[in-house]
Amino acid sequence: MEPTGNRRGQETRTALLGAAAELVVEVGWGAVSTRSVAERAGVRPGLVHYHFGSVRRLLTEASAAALEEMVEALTGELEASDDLAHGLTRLVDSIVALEPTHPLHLLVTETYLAASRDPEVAGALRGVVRRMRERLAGWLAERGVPDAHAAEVAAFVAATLDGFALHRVLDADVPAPPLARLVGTWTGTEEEGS
Amino acid sequence: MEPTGNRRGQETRTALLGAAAELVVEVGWGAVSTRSVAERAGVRPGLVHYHFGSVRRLLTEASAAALEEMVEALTGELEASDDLAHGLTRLVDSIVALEPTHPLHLLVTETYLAASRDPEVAGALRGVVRRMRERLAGWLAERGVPDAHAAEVAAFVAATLDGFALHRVLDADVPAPPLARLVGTWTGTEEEGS
DNA sequence: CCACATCTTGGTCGATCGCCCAAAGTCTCT
DNA sequence: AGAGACTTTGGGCGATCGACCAAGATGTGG
Repeated sequence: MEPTGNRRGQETRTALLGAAAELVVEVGWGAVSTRSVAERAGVRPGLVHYHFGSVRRLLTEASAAALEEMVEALTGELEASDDLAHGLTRLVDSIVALEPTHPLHLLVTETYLAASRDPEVAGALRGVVRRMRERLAGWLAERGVPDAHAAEVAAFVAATLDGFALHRVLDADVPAPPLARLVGTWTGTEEEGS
Repeated sequence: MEPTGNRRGQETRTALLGAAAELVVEVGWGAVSTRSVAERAGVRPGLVHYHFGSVRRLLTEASAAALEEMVEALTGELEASDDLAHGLTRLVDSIVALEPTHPLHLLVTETYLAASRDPEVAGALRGVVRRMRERLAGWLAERGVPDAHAAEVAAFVAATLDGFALHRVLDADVPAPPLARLVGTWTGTEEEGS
């Protein structure tokens, strides 16, 4: 972001950001400390406040970056599918597959909670989610979902995926939502009064 | 639970449990401290460790109790509805209405995350969720959902509600999922290969 | 009325917290 | 080589943390 000329500082920054994202998942947002994140990143504790000013700001920036990356991966996989049903199924599958090795949705949830208490986090997260929903809505619209419903369907899909991922934390046997069939509800019948 | 003869001790216990549940919502699981919860409950800090042994155990017990109460309220409201579509709609509405005054789903989410790190919490939460899903499945089965699908639908409804509540934290304008219409997907067509 | 279990008080322990800063180190220019 | 900007070091500040405990208060059954 800043016009710093030194390469070393940037490496430290990214190391701290990565360590912070890891620790939020492992111990929870409120339990990440200056010293623990510095140790994980392999740098001295003082650097946390030199580069980010406060732990809160480091966590905010780290979560936003990691989530942006995840959204990129998910929508990338989605856009590789032409068929609507096939794409949605692969989206659910990728969450199931992602979990054991890299429980990224814990980071999503932690960030949601932090956003409910910290307006700065909320602002950062809002942007990420909005972009995710817009890309999802665009993909849906190109594949047969009526424009009027695309945004609504996108919000539903995003929320369902998060809820599914959340419940899987507790119970790995939770049946996956048949997203493809459910989304068909919108494309087909439409018999609403309001 | 225990055969303690004194009434005073029980009052202290319940006061601490209530204060703990409040603070988990307000500041997050990891940020609830011995002294803050004691102050909120109007008792001395030492009592936390006398009655519960540790902060972790207090939070575990408090969350489980609060969640049990919430499940009771939700399923109670549900079982007051005979019609399937009407009941599901009221379920979604009750979440929307509940939120501004008493964001209980933040407690749900906090507990989910804590459960992913603490087996004791996981055990307590698992029981609550299981009971919720069983009652929901029973209600669905009595109202036309095929028995073979009732459990699957119940899991889907529970996960969708949590996901919806989670996204509402960030964006109050998230459109509500048309649960009644979606659940109709199961009762009606059935064209799956696996 | 007195023993007795239960509950409460008030304080202390070592550890850890976020944050800060002066001094030293490391670069990139001119 | 010397100046100046950037980065790192290592220590230290007061505050707060979870946990613990001896002594006092409270209420109950004999």
